[in-house]
Amino acid sequence: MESAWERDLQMLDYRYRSQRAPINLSEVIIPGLCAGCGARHIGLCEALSDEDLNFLASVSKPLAVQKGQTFVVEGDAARSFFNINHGVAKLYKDMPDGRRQITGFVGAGDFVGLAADSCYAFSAEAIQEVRMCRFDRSELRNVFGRFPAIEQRLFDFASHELVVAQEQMLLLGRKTAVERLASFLDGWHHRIVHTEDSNSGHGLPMTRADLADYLGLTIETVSRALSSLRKLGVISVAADHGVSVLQSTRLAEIAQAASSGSTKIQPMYGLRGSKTVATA
Amino acid sequence: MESAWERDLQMLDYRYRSQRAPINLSEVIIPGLCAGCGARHIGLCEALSDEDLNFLASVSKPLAVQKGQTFVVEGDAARSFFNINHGVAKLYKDMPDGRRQITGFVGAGDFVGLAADSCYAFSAEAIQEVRMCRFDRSELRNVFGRFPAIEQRLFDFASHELVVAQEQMLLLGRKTAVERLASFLDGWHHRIVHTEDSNSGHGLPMTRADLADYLGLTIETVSRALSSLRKLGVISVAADHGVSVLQSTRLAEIAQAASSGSTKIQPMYGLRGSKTVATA
DNA sequence: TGTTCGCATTGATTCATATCAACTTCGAAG
DNA sequence: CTTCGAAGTTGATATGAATCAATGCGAACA
Repeated sequence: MESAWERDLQMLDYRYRSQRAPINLSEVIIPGLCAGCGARHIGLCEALSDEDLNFLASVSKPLAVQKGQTFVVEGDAARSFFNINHGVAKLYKDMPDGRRQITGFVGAGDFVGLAADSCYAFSAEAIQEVRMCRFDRSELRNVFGRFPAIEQRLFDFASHELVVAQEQMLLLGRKTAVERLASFLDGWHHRIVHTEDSNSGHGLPMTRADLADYLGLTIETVSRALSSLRKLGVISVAADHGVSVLQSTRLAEIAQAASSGSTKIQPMYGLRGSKTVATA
Repeated sequence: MESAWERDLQMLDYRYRSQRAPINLSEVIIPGLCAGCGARHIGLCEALSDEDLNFLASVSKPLAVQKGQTFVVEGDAARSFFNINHGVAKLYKDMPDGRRQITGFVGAGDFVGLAADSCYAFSAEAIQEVRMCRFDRSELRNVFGRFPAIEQRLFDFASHELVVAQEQMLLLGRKTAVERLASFLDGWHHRIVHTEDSNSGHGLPMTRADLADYLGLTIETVSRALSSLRKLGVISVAADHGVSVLQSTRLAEIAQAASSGSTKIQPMYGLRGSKTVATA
C-alpha cells in the first residue's frame, strides 16, 4: 500500500543517477508522485483533483525522517510547512530546566508548521519513521492564489487545530489525571478508527513518558491512571503495554466528566477553580 | 477618540428614525463607519486601504455588548466572526460540573470565531463593554477572494493564535503557580504597552476568578502568587487590586524559569514530568 | 451611617499528584 | 546463557496547590 511511495523514492534515486548531475535530492521535482501516496485521500490532498495535485507536487519535496529524529527545532526560522504522509511525530516545547510539554501528536494527513510567526514555536520529533512532503512557506502564497481549495482546506485545518488546542487547555487546566488519560484515549481511539481499519488492540506508538509530557503528568501517574481505567473495565492493557478500548462510551463519559446515572466516578472531592455554577 | 464610533451609532439611530421603516438595526449597512473606528490602525483593518475598508464595512454589522453579557455560546452553530474594536472579552469552556477553563482574553484588534468547526468550540463573555464588527462566515469566503490582504492577515492571525495556544499548554501543563501568574502578567504587560499609552498602574480588567480560570488555579492560589511576586518586589498591588509591573525583566525570567545568576527562585523541588534532560 | 454584598487576602488543613524507591519484563549485545 | 539498559508498574512518602474558614474592604443602597 505504501510501497508506492518507496517506489517513487527509488525512481527519484534513478533520476538522480541517470542525469549524472550534482542535483540535490531534495530539490528534484517529482510530478505524479501524489498518485500513489498513502495520504492521497485524506488531509490536504483530499480536496484536490489529480491535476491540481501534480502542481502541488511540483512545489513540494519528499522527506523521510527516522524514529527519534528531530525535524523542526523551536526558535529556528520557519521556512517550511510539512504535510505528513505516514508515521507519527510529536510536537513539543521545552523549558530551560528540562520540563517538557508535548502540544500534539501528528500523523498521516496532518499539516505541520502553522504554529509559527517568523520562527517555529515548537519542536517536532518522529516517534516512528515519518514520511512527509515539505513546502516552502514563500511558495504557499502562490499556491493559495492558484488553488483556493487548498487555501480553504488549510484555513479549516487551522481552525480545527485551534479547537483541539482549546480542548487541550481545558484538559491541562481543569481535568484530573484519570480524566486526562480517558480524554486522550478517547480521542486517539476515534482517530485510529477513522484513519486505519478499526482492528482492536492497537499499540500506542508513544511511550508513557510521551503521554506524561502530553497530559501534564508524570509517567508514574500515567501508569496509575491506566491501571485505574483497567480496573474499571474500560480498557485493557496488553502484555506489550498496548491499550485496547473496551467501553468507548464509558471512556468518553469519564473524559467529559459526564455522569450517566448509575456508576459515576465523578471527582469525590470538591470542584476546582472559581466554582462557577454549572448552567446546564 | 472613540466618540466617533458613538457618533456613528447615533447616526444609525437617526437613519432608522428618519426612514420610518421597520429596519432591524443590526441589518443596516453603514459605509464609512470604519474611518473613525478606534481599531482602524490595528488588527485586521490595518492591512486595508480606505477603499477596501468601505467594502468590508458593507458586509459587517456593528454590535455592542454590555459587561457580563455572553455573545458566543459553545455548541451554537458558528455563523459569525467578530472583530473587536473596543473592550475586553473572555473566551472559555465549561465542564458539566462547573469547572471552567478560560482559553484567552481578547481585546481591540482581535478576531474571534476561528476556533470553530461547524459549531463554536468556546463561549465568549464581555468583561467590559465590548464593541465589535460582526461578519457572516459565508461572506468571508467572498471577502477572501476579493481581498487577499485580508485572507493573509487572518491566516497570520490564526497562526499566531496557535503559537499562543501552545504557549498556554506549556503553562498549564508544566509551570508552577507563580510562573503561571508571571507569564500572564508579562504577556499582558506587553500587550498593554503595545496597545495603549504605557501609563503605569493599569488595573487588570478581569477578576481574580477569571485569572484563576485562565491559569488553571483557584482564586486563593492566584492571590498567594500575587503576594509572592509583590514580596519579591517584581510587581506592586494597588489598593484597588490593580497590578503594576516594577521589574519587567525579572518578571519575564520567572515566567520562563530562566535563572539569571544571583537570585534564582527556581522550583526548590525536583522537576516534574519525564525528566527530559535539558539540552540548552 | 449602618447593612449588605461582591471581591480579595491570608491562615489552617486536606488531598491529588509528584517524588523516591523497588521490582518486573523484554529485547539487544556480548 | 548472562548481562545490561530501556520501559513500565506499583508502593511509600513528600509537597504544591486545593479546600475550608475567617477577615478586610469598598461600593451600592436603604
